[in-house]
Amino acid sequence: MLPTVTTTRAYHHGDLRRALLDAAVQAIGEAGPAALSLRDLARRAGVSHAAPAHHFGDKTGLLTALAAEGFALLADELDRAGDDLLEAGVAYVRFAVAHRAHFEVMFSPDLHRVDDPALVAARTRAGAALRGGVATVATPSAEPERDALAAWSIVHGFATLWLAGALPASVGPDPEAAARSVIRRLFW
Amino acid sequence: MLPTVTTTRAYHHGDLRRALLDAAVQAIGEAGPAALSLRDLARRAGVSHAAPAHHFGDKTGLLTALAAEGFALLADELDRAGDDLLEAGVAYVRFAVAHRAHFEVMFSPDLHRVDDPALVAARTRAGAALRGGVATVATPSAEPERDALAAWSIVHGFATLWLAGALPASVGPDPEAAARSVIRRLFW
DNA sequence: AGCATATCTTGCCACTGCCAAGATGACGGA
DNA sequence: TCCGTCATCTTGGCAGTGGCAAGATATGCT
Repeated sequence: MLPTVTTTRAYHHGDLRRALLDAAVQAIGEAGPAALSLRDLARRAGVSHAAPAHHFGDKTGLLTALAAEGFALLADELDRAGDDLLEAGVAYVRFAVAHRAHFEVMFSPDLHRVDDPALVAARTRAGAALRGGVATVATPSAEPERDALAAWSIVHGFATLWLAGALPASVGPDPEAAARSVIRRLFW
Repeated sequence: MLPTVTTTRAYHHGDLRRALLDAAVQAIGEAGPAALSLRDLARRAGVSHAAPAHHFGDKTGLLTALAAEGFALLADELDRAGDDLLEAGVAYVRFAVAHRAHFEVMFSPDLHRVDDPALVAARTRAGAALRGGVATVATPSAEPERDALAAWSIVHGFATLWLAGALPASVGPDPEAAARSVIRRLFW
């Protein structure tokens, strides 16, 4: 037997933090956040069972980092969508479907530390991006706060129901198209 | 020492199944579904650690029963709200806030068995009740399917965001009032 | 009364999260 | 170049958990 030098990359991993976050995304995608196991992530990354603790402290720390990363990604997506409310809403849904693991952890306060500084910063940035997209609604209403909340609710609800598999098959296979149709209901 | 006959009710519990479900609701309310422990529920109910298995098989079985109970309760609430879309929506939000443990499990397919017969039956009944409330919308639209999905999305999204603590303080302390305002946005 | 069955208990194993202690490698200063 | 310091990772251990098997106890039916 040759020593397994080429595959193990003994000790220093390179970027174990990144690898663990990626493994977490994959594992959550397979079985949901509740079934997540730090030891399983360690095995996927090829490190010992206690290695994750060094980077994230504990399980909650890892999920907090994942949530923060999620809000940063969401903020990027919303910025990219620009000022159009419809497109911002579609981008919100697209993000939820494309990054379901992030999305689920982001809105599960029991799974992460809601007052973590990095998380707060990312969440604030995403909130600003969201408000930016909603601000320039086609018909300026008398109650912009209410309108913003309605817009957020409808896209968040659609995304959540889609991810939960709660929607009937008649909605069709394309979440973006269905979301676009639903969001348009806000304008008539 | 007197024998602890009065308190222990040795062996047969009376209605352990009910007691475990109630304990689960309380435990989930305290720390979320991910932190739920069957052994903890057994302790709360004053029985041995393996007692729950007899009634629910495994942890997923217990959560499946909880989800089914939740859909039945939701169907009751929606039926009570009648045909008014606005009131049905408010009832949906009220249910989510009042039965947050049920609600979280109901829409977390990773936590329960989605094809459980009792669950499917309860979910179907709740779906019918929901469609009933949405059917008689004030201004009959050309796309009732789309309108129903929009209504469900907006109330579900608002409820989810409220439960996640994601909404800003400016929304106010009363979820029903805020929901009423948001839902009205659908009618203009 | 007696037996079948539902209900609950005890004991066990594999797994998990977390902690403590030690080993290993990377990096910068003499 | 060598050495010390520090971040990174490993090994080992403990308590808690889910699930299984086997046994104990109560209930209800005949």
